[in-house]
Amino acid sequence: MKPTLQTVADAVGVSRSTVSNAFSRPDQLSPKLRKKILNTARQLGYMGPDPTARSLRSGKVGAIGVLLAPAVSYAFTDPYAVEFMRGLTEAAEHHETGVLLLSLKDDDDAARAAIQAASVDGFCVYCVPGWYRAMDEVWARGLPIVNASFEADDPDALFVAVDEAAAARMVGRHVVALGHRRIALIGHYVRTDQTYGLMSVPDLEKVPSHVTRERFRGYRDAFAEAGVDWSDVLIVNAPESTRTEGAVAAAQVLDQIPAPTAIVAINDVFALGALGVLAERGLRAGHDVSVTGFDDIPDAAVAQLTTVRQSAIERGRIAAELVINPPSDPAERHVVLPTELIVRASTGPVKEGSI
Amino acid sequence: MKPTLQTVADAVGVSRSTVSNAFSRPDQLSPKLRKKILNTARQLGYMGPDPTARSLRSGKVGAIGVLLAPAVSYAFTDPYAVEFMRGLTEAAEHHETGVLLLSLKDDDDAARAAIQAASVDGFCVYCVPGWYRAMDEVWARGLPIVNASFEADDPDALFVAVDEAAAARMVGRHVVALGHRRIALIGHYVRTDQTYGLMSVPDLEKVPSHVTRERFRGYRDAFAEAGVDWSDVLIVNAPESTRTEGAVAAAQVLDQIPAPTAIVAINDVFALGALGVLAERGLRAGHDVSVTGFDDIPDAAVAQLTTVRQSAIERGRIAAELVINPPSDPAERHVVLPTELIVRASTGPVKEGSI
DNA sequence: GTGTTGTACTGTATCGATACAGAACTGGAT
DNA sequence: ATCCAGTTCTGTATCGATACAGTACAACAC
Repeated sequence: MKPTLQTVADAVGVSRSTVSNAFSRPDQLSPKLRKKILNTARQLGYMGPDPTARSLRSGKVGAIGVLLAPAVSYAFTDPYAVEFMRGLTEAAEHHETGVLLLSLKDDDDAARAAIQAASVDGFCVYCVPGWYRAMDEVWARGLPIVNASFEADDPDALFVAVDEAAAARMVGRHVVALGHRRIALIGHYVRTDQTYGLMSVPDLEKVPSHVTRERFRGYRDAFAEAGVDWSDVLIVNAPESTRTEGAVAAAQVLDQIPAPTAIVAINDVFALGALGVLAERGLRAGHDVSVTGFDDIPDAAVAQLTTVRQSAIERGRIAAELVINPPSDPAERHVVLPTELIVRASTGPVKEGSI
Repeated sequence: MKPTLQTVADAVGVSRSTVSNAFSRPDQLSPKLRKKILNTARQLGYMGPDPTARSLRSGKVGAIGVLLAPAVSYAFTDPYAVEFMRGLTEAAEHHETGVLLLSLKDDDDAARAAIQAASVDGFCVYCVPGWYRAMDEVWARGLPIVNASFEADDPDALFVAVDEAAAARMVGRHVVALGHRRIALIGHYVRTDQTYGLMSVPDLEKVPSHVTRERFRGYRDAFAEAGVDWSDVLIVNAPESTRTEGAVAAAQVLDQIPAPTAIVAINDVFALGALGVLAERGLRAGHDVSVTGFDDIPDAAVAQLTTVRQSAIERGRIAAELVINPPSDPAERHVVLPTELIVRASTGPVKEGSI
């Protein structure tokens, strides 16, 4: 039989409450008695209050859940996600809070059950597309939710993000300023209907992913300023955020006639895939074809990729802070982080008669 | 006021137990009544049993804790750890079990408190040195523990590992078979006293890290077979598992006179750092100096590094299986995974008069 | 002697569910 | 009519702790 508070209380000859105080509220009893209780507890093999029972009574769990749309392993694979998780876990540690990894996977019943069963004080929604139905379950829990991946549709949600459109506009302006007019975009979650490859995107409002939508908006506006019509931009939708898929998408646009002189990828991973294709084909990035990314993951510097820097660590850190200690002031509940255009060798002036 | 089982029970006019069964044991009541209960619950905004209360009563939490000795962010940084976490989380998902990240950080009171407060059904000890005092707290919880990082001192522990010594012996034999006699070892956690740099390790038993100890033992035995005395082997202790520290360590041994013709690193990360130094100094790996690693992380193939392949994903997967469903048969409680020597271009025959 | 203040501890109600034993039906065989 | 087995539902005890109001008693002021 496992010892409980009562066991210890009986052994010492005090009440259960006093033993509880000895462990959790040292200022509520004399040091002498406290010491005696703690000693007896140790002798009996009682190792402190049961976390589950404590949680039930106190209403606090001491953990936050991180929701990931793809398999949980995504958090350990995608470089930007890894950075984000680092910031988040470091901040959580600081608040003596655990981090529970939760996958929404197929958005099925199992996912919903997992959300309902998760013992957490709040949720951090990281890379979950807004249309996931399991999100209803998340809201239903009535816990604080911090949104670090898509638009705060609900004003109650905590929110940490960057101004995606403004950042993308910087990239777009940089590209057209270099003289590029035949431009290809590699996107992600451009359509809900799971179709991939080349497509036209006449109506941005229908793009399901907030991030893709806003970045596309930024690119479009910048292109428009230079007189490049949105309908003349090549758009390709890639299914998964991997270099391989980025490479496939880049190959597709490069095979078009006329081929684009600039490839604007919606993230660094795709851009790195594109750089790989250029190398294979003997094309020089920044000379023959310019390539841009987004995120500035560590490998971007190595590959000399022009991109947008946004601190994933900082974003993760703030996400954790917000959900662990939700500010009541509405102004503090929405945090927008700065971004910076990092120009490297992967972009350069358009070459006359290139390709 | 948040609705509870009782609220729903009163509304429908059945007992609390029946509502509980409607959610958790559908076979215990008629489909008709179940549907009625579920509908009423939805109307009242009751979203299913409270996870905390359910855990208290049933004694199951539906989550396992992963203990990491350095900051939690280690799990997201070290490539081998990332692979391990992938395997573990995938298996956990499969069992509808959450994964709680826990850091032992400074091995202080906060760490102990975190362990006592963690709502989990079991622990997976990943990269925790055996001497950490917080491990006492872990044992005290009386939960299943799977050991994926150091020797199972306690026969009660579940255990998944590789035969480190045998694997290291393969590497050692490969190196001496190529004719190398002046050999340097880059280790990690070689000593508890936080001293780094060149050192002698006369007594392997005193090496605190199980992994380092066993791998060193394997190298030593292989060297001995070829007549290379252990005391003639250069040994350097690196403080952190990063390429940079590997590079620093490699530079130190290369500055010795006579310089070693082979650098045997205790993991791939250090080996990759060593390869970096060689490149900087204009030395060719596998020609001027041979380099070996351990783990076969993805980048090892890229760098053409000779190393030992052990499946981190498989190890993580099995660790999760063991702790979620601990087998009673002692034979099944200890799993030893196979390893394989992968010979690539970073090793080659010793050059006469090299360096 | 009476009242005030403060510290140290106790007792009961409660958090929200599940386990388990038993009661009340149902339908068919005897 | 009686019995039996099977199904469906109920009632109570319990999981292990914390919240909060309340009691006991010492110290001090007037």
